[in-house]
Amino acid sequence: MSGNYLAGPQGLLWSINARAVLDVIDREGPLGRPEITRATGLSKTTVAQALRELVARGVVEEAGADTTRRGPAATLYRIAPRCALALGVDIGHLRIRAVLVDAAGETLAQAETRAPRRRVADTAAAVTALAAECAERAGTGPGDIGQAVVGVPAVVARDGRTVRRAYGLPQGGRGLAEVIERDLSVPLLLENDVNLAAVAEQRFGACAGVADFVLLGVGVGLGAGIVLGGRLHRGFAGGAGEVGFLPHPATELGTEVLGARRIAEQARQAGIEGSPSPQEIFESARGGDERALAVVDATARRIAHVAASIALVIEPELFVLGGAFGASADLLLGRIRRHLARDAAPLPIRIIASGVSGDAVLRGAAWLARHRARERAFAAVMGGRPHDMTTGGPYDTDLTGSGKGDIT
Amino acid sequence: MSGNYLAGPQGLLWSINARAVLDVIDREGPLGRPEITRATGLSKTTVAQALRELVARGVVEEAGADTTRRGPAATLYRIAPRCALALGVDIGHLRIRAVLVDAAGETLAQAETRAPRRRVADTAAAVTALAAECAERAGTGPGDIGQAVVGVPAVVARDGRTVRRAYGLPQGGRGLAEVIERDLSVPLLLENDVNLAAVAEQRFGACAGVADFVLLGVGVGLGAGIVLGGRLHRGFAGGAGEVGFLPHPATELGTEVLGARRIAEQARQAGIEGSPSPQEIFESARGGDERALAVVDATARRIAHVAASIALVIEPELFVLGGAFGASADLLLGRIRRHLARDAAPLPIRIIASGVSGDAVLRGAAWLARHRARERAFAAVMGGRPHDMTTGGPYDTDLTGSGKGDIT
DNA sequence: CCTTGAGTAGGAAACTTTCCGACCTACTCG
DNA sequence: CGAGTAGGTCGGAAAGTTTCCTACTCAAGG
Repeated sequence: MSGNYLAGPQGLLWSINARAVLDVIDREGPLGRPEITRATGLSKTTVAQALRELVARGVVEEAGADTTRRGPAATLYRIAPRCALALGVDIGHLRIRAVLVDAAGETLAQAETRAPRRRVADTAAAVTALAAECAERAGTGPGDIGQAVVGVPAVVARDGRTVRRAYGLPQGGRGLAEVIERDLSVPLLLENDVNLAAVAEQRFGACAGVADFVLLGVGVGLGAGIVLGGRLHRGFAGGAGEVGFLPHPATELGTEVLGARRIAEQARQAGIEGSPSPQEIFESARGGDERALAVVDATARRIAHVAASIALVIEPELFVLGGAFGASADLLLGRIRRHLARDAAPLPIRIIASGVSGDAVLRGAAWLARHRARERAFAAVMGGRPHDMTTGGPYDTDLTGSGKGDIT
Repeated sequence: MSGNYLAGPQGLLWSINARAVLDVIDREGPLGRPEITRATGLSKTTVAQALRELVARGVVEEAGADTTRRGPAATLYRIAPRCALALGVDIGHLRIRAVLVDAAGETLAQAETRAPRRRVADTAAAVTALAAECAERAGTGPGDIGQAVVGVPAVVARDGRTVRRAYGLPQGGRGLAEVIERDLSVPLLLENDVNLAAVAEQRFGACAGVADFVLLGVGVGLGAGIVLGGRLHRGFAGGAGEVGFLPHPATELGTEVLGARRIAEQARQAGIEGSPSPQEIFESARGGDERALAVVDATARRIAHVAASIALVIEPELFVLGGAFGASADLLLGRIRRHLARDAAPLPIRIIASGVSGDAVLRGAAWLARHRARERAFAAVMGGRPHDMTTGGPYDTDLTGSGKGDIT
């Protein structure tokens, strides 16, 4: 029933302990040997041995000396930044952004361009061009990138390649992954943009220690990035979080509850003329325009409705308002909370504003790419030994796997 | 970020390997040494040593000989059935059932009684009496029970003790866990009944290999048992799956979509007189009664509506129809599927009938109790060595823990 | 019917890997 | 100059593996 045996020869111990050393360094930045010894509980000798090996294999390097204490200076160790380069890409409706980061998370280069409208091949070409540009600026070749993660406004299957319901991609994004990977020859993963925003929220934003939360991303449509037990929940075919189609009393079945289009419609109904953009409507509302405020309130109401529905299904600890409208959290949050309180939801619902600055999708993509690139590099190092721990265990990074956990 | 270091001395290897041996025996029934050797990849010597220790510690025992092959008979090993006794209890609206199982899952004794209506103390007393009765019939004392799991028709917090919104328990079930545990002095866990039905479905029913599924339990109310990644998803405060309150066009906010009460109401509206029970209505429908069929269809429609909403949030692989109405799957399933098809849900939704025979809640409770009792027994055996793997890793059985997985 | 050989189970001894504790040296700040 | 710290080395302990050996059973052949 339980899955992985994880039995092995003594060499397994080396894997385990080296991995522990690696993790401590990874988590707590440059560290001296005595601290690593304390943190891992291993003996000085073992830590020294492990570090020697890890340095020899290129995933750890010395990083100066710690002279704060008296006595001889302790040499510090850190993850070698260049052991894993990662590319994050955000394919939005208007523009495509890319960022190249190293294993430490430092930004090495950024680039952006307008999003092509016609052909998938153009989109793919734009991505590879951005990757090449970033790589050149960082002084490496595109082939040195260990992992690329591309955020797309679409439902992505768990294989990270197949794309469905792509509203904002030419030709529905068919074959996008294949074309990019052929030209770039870098391990590639597509991922839903809202999911990546949720990752960013978890890593850089307001949900650092929260195991279960939902990011509500409002933009052209409404989507939810769902994190359960600290992991993204993608659903059987990647369709989890497509909450834009949740039934709403005032909406026909099969149409979206919320999104740029619906807001425009509501603006028309409210008597606003000139079909302004959502951003403009929110601007007017901030200025005190009654009709714009009515639209804002209707929007808040629908968000509250969706949040309540989600809460009844999975009861997350927290909702976060992100996406294009996340910037309007000042207008929306209070109203959403009022609607939630008024409708007397059976559960208390906490909702806050996004804590991520900048392009959340891009940052999430970069984080995920870095994580995978690094995991790959670490696994390669561990793989030199007979057994390793890279699958099934707590270090499992298989995003596409069946996820057949066994424990209830 | 990553949590558990899992570094350790050589003794750790013993834990790992012994655990691997234990798992193989656990999963594949009585096994000879050569097969264990093959399955774990360990050497003959190590397996022999581990088995010697495990037998000495009482969690494994010899189970005859395998004479199928030629040569000397291989002694078979199995988990010692008596190393962990577990009690499953189902507190229903009408009756309380209990079953005592051993570590192998064999039923040792069963008992049941009427559910008290007035005081929680009576309910608790009934449970302890059933436990004592089972223990006596099995020839042990109640104190030998390693774990008890009690299914209740209520929202249970993740600590397995605090009860909220208990429709079917006296005094809202307050203090139930404390009173039972005081009288019984056995580790106790309360659990939502629908969740336990989902566990049963996963272990004995139609969802054996399915990582993500939702059990729809229709009874007095409507609840969902949600299994994601093979694990029960309980929600932040145990309130996940309270889908009975999902908004429905034809229902006021804050009232339940479905349940015995609503069916009665619909029966009234359909012109059925004499306020028959749901069971009776379904019986009439099977007989061809038009008005009863209308009620059935309305029920199916609402179930379809709820399933569609859930699917948009978490997109499970499969829905299973269980609970009191699971028996009426023959009437409901086709109609539910028709409604789903008609409303053109954005996602394909698979829904099937429960595959569990007997009392699913009771069986789920027994399974979970057995799992935890056994895990506890195993952990105790492993604990004799300096390090063990019982927390954080793939063997984590902490149902109440924070679940702060790190990998996205 | 007996003999013999091949395949299997179980065990013991020698070797290898790995980790730990203890001891030692060198360095630096007070 | 001394106490406290960093880093290295050596021997011992623990665990697993390989190799060799014995004993047992089935099946084929004389």
